[in-house]
Amino acid sequence: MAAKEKLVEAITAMDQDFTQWYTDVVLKSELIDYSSVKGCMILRPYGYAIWENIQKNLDNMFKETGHENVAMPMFIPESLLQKEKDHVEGFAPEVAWVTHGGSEKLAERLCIRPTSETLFCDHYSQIIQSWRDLPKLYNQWVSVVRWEKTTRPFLRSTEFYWQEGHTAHATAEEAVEETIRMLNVYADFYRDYLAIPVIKGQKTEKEKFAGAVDTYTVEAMMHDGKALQSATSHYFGDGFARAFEIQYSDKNNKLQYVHQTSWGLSTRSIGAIIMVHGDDNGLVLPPRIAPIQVVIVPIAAHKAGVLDKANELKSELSSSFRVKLDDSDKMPGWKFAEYEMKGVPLRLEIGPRDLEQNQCVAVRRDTGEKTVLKLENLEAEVQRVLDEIHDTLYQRALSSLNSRIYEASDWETMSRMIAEKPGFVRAMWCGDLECELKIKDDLGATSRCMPLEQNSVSSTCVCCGKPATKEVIWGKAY
RNA sequence: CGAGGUGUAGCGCAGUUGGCUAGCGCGCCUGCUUUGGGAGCAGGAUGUCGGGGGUUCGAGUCCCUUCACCUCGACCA
Repeated sequence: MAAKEKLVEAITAMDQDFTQWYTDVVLKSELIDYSSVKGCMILRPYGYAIWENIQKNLDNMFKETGHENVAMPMFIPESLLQKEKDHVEGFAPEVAWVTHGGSEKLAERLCIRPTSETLFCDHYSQIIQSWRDLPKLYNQWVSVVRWEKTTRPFLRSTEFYWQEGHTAHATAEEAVEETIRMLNVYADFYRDYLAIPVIKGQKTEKEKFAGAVDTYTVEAMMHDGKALQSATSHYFGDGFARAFEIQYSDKNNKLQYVHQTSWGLSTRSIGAIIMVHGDDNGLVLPPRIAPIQVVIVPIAAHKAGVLDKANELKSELSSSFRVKLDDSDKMPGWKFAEYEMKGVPLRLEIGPRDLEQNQCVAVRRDTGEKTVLKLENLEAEVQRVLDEIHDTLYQRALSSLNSRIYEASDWETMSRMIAEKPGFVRAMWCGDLECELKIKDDLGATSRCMPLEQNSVSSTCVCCGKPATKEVIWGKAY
């Protein structure tokens, strides 16, 4: 069929060119458009709706763990940014500066937040006096700006949306506990809402956040075997507290520094959804964050009763699900292809044949499986199928991840794995920066994380052969 | 920021050694018709040829300059 061939051309096949496939999907499914500002993207309604669903569900998890939302300014005075040495060194190269207000040159230039540690710290130094003021468990949903050299939709853009949690605690133990708690929240969120398995781990010294004592990460594997750092959680110790003089009087009336954390998840997670679940027909959205969970396509809508029934189904299902009825005059086949490209988890077809039998035809996006559902008890059936789709997506992603994690105990094996097999390699490391750099320079792989669940692949460093201290997951990353 | 590439209608492209009114497919609009996997017919609209400057009787085409985007590296969520 000629039209079918054209459709195949519309989205580049994954195997043929993965990055082009990604760009095609992102644009054609109308998630984003490029804007006239370099490196900035427009989140279109369909893309923003995904983000809204991510926000809503993740925000609930934050609230359940005792956090409150705030909104900090988007400007940071240069002097404030300068206060923590490592932090400013890490971010200074990629901040945008405001130098004028109207036509007046500012006495002190303001940077547009690349992240808000300094603002939270400054505020905390004002509002924290007593042990009774702790902990402070704040979060904000905002956009930040980082002047990146090259950009890609969702994965790296000049401005991006995220949430950043910033907490202050009385003790190091509490702060460490919070850091791990939020890491687990992210991992659970990825599993339960995005149907994406992640590996929890700690970043190496080289890869950790500017100003952090420890950085934890959840790493996901994309369809092409590359890693995506999917969210991070940082333990700051009292470094920022000392730089910003955030002190409180403890129960013994002694001045103490607070211990802090920060943690973030961005619109990059949408990139993960696309690259983990998508296929050659376009997006495949996990049901719990899909803007449209069920699309109803009437067949022969001009025939008596069809459209009425379709509307009836819509209003019945709308109380429990996000439903769209497409009663436009496009051909049914066009609609099938369109909603498949947009990743709608479940399609219900209702036509004259179904009316007679009091049924509808249900087609799953994840498997393409076509079944007939009776209209009585439809709501429960739809719920069951959506849950099944979620589980299928997760299991599929999990086996894809597991089947592409390899082990290497010597340099030669490691080189071959990285060069020939897209995916992650588990290998031991001595802890020296030199080895980490050599692996990056020679093999093109970076340390993704030191997994929390440590296994011993061998006793010696895969690079230098000296005694190993850590198991590291290596891979090429976005 | 290094190396390479591309800019012509909403999208994808053609446009010969400079030549007349800048074209094709898809999409879009109107009408009829059709509807269980991207329908058909008829009619119609749409361009500062990325921007600026230059050469020329004449520039989409040649020269200079600038901007944007893409791919691969270096850097990050």
